[in-house]
Amino acid sequence: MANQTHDKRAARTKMLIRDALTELMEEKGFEGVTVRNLTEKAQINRGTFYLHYRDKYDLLEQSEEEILKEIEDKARGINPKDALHSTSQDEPFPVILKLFEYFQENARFMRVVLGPKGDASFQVKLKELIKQQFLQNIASKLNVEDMLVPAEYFIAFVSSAQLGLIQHWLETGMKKPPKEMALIAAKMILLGPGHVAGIK
Amino acid sequence: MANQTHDKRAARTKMLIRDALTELMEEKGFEGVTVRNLTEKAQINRGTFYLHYRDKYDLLEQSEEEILKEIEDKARGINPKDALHSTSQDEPFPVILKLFEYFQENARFMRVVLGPKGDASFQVKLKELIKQQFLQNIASKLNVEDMLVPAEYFIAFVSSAQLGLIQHWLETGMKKPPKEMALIAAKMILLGPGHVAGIK
DNA sequence: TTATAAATCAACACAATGTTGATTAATTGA
DNA sequence: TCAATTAATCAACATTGTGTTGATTTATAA
Repeated sequence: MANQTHDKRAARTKMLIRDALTELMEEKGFEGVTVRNLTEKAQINRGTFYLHYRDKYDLLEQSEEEILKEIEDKARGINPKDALHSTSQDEPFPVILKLFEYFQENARFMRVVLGPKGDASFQVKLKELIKQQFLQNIASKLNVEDMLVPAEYFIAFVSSAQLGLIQHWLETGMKKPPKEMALIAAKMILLGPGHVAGIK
Repeated sequence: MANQTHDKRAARTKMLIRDALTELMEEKGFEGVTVRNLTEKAQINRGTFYLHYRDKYDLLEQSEEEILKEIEDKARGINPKDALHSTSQDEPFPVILKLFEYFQENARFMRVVLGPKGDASFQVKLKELIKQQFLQNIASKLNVEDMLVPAEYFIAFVSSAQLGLIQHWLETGMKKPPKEMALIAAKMILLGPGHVAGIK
C-alpha cells in the first residue's frame, strides 16, 4: 500500500495492469471489466492488484488523473501570448496542436476511454480542462461586454466542439496529422461553421 | 417475459423501476446501481424486475431507445424545408428548438444520463442522431465542393457543440427557456464562435 | 366470475469482491 | 555480496450481487 515506485517489480506490475485495462476496455468497456479479468490478462495474482489499487475505479481514476496532469504540463510549456496566435496562415494554434499531438501519442487508451464504452466522467473532466485552457488563452481577447451570447454558452459550445473533433478523429483512425487537425479546428472556431461550410 | 403492456400492473411496475433508475443514477451513477437497489427503491420484489428486463443494462438500453425514438418522432413532424429556416431574427431553427423543448420535458433523466455519472454510449448515439438531423436538413444548403474543411469534421464539430450546449444547459439548471437557447445555438453555428465572441 | 397474467416469496448455484496470514521471490543499498 | 526490505504469490474466507427455479397469492380483463 506504500509508495513503491522505487521498485522495478511494482512499476512493471502497474504497467501490466494498465495495459490490460486498455485491452479489456476495448473488448467489453469499463463496466464489463472485472478485477479477475485484469489480473488474468496481466498474468499476475489477483491479490497483487489490491496491493496497488483499491478497486477498478481507483485504477481508472489514477490512469485518468495522470493523463490530465500530462496534458496540463504540456500546455504550461506554451507562452500564453502564443497559445492562440498563428504566425502564418498555415500555422495552427500551439495549444490546440499540442492537444492533438498528445492524443496521438496515447491514442489507444484515449480512443477507448473517450468512446462509447468509455467513461463519461472523464469526458467531463477533459472538457473542463479544455475550457480552462481556452479561458486562460483567450480571456484578453474577449470582450465580455458586447458578446452576442453569454460567455458561458460560448465556452461550452467551443470546448465541446473541440473535444468532439478529437473524438471523431480518434474514432476514424487519425487519418490526418495533428497539424492539419489543429488547422481545421482553428478555421472552425475563427471563421465559424456556417462560413466554413458555405451555408446561406 | 411476454408483452405485458396491456396490464395496468406491468405498466406501473415499469414506471416504478424507471423512476428508481433515475433517482439511483443521480446518487451513485449507473455503474453503482444494482438490481437490488432498484427493486428496493421501487418497492417491488427482486424477481419482478427480471420479468421485465434481462438485467440493468437491458433496462438502461430500453429507456434510452425510447428516448431516441421520441426525439426522432418529434423531428419528423417538421417539414425539412422549415427545419433550419428562421422566419425572423427572433425565430430560431425549428429542429433545434424542438430538441431543447424535449430535453426540458425529460430533464431529470436526460441530465443524469448525459452527465458525468451517465452513459458514454448514449452520448454517442445521441450525437449520431443530431448528426443525421443536421445532414437531412442542411444537405441541400451544403456545397461539399468548396468547403474549407472536410464535411465529416464540420459535422462532427457542429453536432458535438450542439450536444455540449444542451449538456451545459441541463447541468446549470436550465436557466434560459428553450427558445432562447435555440437562438444562441443558431447564432453560434451561422455566425461562428469567433465572430460571436468578438475575437480578433 | 373465472381464466389469465403479474407479483411475491424462498431457495438455489454461481461469480466477483476485498481481505487475511503465511510463504516465496526479487530488489536495493550498505 | 549479502542482509533487510519490499513485492508477489497462494489458499482460504465471508460477503454481496446475480439470474433462475417452482410454488403461491393477488390483481386485471373479458
